[in-house]
Amino acid sequence: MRPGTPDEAWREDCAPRRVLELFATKWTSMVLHTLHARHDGVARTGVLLRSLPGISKKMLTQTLRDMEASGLLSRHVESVMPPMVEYRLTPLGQRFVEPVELLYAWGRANPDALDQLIPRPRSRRG
Amino acid sequence: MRPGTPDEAWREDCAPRRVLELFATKWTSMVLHTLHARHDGVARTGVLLRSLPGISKKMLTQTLRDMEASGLLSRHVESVMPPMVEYRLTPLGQRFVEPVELLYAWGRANPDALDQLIPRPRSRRG
DNA sequence: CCGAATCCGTAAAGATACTG
DNA sequence: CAGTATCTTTACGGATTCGG
Repeated sequence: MRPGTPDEAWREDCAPRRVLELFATKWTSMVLHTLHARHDGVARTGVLLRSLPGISKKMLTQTLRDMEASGLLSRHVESVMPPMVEYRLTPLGQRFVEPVELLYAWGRANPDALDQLIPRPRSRRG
Repeated sequence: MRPGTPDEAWREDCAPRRVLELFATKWTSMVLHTLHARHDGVARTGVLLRSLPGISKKMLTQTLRDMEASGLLSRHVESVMPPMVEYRLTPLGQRFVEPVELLYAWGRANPDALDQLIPRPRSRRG
């Protein structure tokens, strides 16, 4: 392809770009990994909360609701006291665990590359 | 590990989580891929702009400056008229192309999974 | 005590117009 | 051609309140 010609590979609706959208939401991939690797695809809210240091209850709820709306997991409520809510990977969610694990494994295998990265300064001009 | 025990795998400073931070910045991975796959690691601003449909000049500049500060690419200015600025992958940047290509390939191989995803409604409450 | 909703603030993302 | 200034929108996060 000649220089200056638009790059067809990153069209707005192309598959690779839609994958990246999943990772653009901060907690989604970590929820997928946690459900997959630690709890046979099932966990309740409190377990997820403790498995994701730094997340707030509010962000966890919001992330889970968005993932439910996307079809990545299902939500099961037991009307008991105290309340109990379970989240479960759907078959679709189980498929998306694969790219998450690819990144996870790469990070584990390349800590030195990450150590070379200079943390970007916070609060860049908008 | 017993249920409810904090998940050590997602500590805030762990390697996999630092990888995710790269992908959490929307355009970074696409810039890495474009430089790598289409231009032998070198491209000027206008080429990148046309290769990433949907990006604005402001976001491109901001992304490139952040990546430069992180050590992923270098910036070369020719003081001529009209201006000419080239961006080049550093050895560190070339390493991070690898996980980008992993996701890229997965997306190409799994368009059906992406088609099953229900797009999250825009404008979710914070 | 558990899970979630609401109100609030900050910051990153995005669109557009303008400058050298 | 490359970059900046300004403004709007959206994502993120804390604190508080609600409901069982």
